[in-house]
Amino acid sequence: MKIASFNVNSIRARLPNITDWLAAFSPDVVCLQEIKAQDEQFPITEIEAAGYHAAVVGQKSYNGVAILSRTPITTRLRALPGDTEDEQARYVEVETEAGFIVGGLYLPNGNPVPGPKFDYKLAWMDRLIDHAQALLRTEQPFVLCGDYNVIPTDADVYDPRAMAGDALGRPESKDRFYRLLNLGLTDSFRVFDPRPGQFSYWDYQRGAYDKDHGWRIDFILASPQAADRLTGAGIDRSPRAQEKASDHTPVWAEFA
DNA sequence: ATGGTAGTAAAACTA
Repeated sequence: MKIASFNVNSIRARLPNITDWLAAFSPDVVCLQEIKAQDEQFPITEIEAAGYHAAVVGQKSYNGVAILSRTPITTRLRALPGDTEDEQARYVEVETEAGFIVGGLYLPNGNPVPGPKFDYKLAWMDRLIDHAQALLRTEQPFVLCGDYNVIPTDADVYDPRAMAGDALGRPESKDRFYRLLNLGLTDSFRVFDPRPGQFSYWDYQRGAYDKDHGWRIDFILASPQAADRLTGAGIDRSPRAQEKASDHTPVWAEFA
């Protein structure tokens, strides 16, 4: 089972790129972030024509997440538990017919630091840690996939010093990411690839992609029961080189 | 220190 995560930066502006990639890569499950569409604006006809079921949590203009699956899925959650006041569309969770739980997340960016957006990011990460603990107690295999908006280590960014004060590189953000891993979750990519400088995001500005000035901020974190079945993981750079590309490229992991 | 790009949606906000 191939599971992928792709921050598409608008599903409507990116639809040909996305359907081309679905046909070429053929993931079984894909978590999408920043679809930037309300539920009724989601191109469900085209996605179904591509062979996928969809669970969509949309929002006007910003954010928005979805999970696509080749086989039917049951929606478990349409928001991250822990704050009923939180209206931002950043979390969706489904279960496959095989009993595999997939959480798709778009973690808040958090800039500028300090400020209410950074506070929201840290509170959101605390909620994610709590929810991961709840999922671990189910003892079902699960993955938490998405755009984490955190640069975990200096190996995951072209210029660590430039990002040290940014919300993505701040110690408060990293600490919470490590706490998540230390619950027993596995960064799928790092099981197979120890090389520094492997990125999943390149800014649109300053020719960042051509200069390979990127960050690795998209992750597929696997629970112990899921990690036992890991057979591969990687970053598919090809969509980022296309015309009208997203600023992110898909990451993937394969489970037996 | 500034501004460089992209998307949404209609001027400013988010990233």
